Amino acid sequence: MEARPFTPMVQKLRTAGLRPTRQRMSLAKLLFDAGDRHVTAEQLHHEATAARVRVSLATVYNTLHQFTTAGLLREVVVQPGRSYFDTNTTDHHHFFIEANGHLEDIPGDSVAWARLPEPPKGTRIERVEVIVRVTRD
Amino acid sequence: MEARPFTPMVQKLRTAGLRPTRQRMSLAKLLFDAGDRHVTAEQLHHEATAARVRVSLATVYNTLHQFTTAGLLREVVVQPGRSYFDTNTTDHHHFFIEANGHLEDIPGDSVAWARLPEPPKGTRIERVEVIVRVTRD
DNA sequence: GCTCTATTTAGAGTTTTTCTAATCTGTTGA
DNA sequence: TCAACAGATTAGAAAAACTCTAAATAGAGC
Ligand SMILES: [Mn+2]
Ligand SMILES: [Mn+2]
Ligand SMILES: [Zn+2]
Ligand SMILES: [Zn+2]
Repeated sequence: MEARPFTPMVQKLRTAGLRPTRQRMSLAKLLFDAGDRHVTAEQLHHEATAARVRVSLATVYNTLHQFTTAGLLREVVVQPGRSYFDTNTTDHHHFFIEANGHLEDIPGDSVAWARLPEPPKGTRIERVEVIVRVTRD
Repeated sequence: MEARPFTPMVQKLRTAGLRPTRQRMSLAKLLFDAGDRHVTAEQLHHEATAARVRVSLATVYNTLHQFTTAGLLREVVVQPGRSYFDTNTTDHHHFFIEANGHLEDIPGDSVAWARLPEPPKGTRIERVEVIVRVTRD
């Protein structure tokens, strides 16, 4: 049985110019092996600790930002003083349940515009983000 | 010439159950006498200082939150670790120019949906927020 | 004016995130 | 195989934004 030295995640990291270290591989596993997720740095750090992965909070922050820059994650800001990192990097939007701070994906094609304004002079649209704030009734 | 003891702003504050103190009146003047604005607490505190209005940063935060609760302001979150307070409380959206952290209003009727998803079971839509992120080209 | 309560404030505290600089580790290639 | 080097990790300090506490101050009603 031959060894398989290049798993897909190792490839992804190398492509992004990031060494596949123990810490980055463990965090990638936690992030990407469980479907679409929205996590904060602290949450991920707790998960790592619970999974007996020793990694510092500084490394969790570094890794989340490096993954975001590499396009493996997307940062979502909906609450003052708290960043979520989204493993779904496709074009999509969010429900935000203010009561418990949960984000839920809205597929990109579930939203369609009948009218959108022109961007200000000298600028171009980077991304249109829709946040649907909902409350429990 | 008769005195005019009840200016509209005094009325607004009283209606909100807030005493029209020197600090609140001064901040209200800075906020509402200059058209639609998007300010952070620190910005407003600097403006007050520049205008020789002595007010603590704690009071600026208290006042911004009280005004928001009273419906005189709206809080806008587009950047990690920083809240904007918006003097435009009508139904509208925002351009966000990431380069310099500026917000620009999009009138509510400049955006129209052809399709919007149903909210998750057991919730109802509170508000739909559109943030159009733009870059200088 | 007196009294009562709301408000303000300085300064300490909290929370989230970033920085620093020392140590460690993955990679390369001799 | 291993030395050398650059990249990565880390603990702990620091920064940034915001909140809290408790003492002082000031509107409001009488
Ligand atoms: Mn967090
Ligand atoms: Mn600020
Ligand atoms: Zn998402
Ligand atoms: Zn606005």
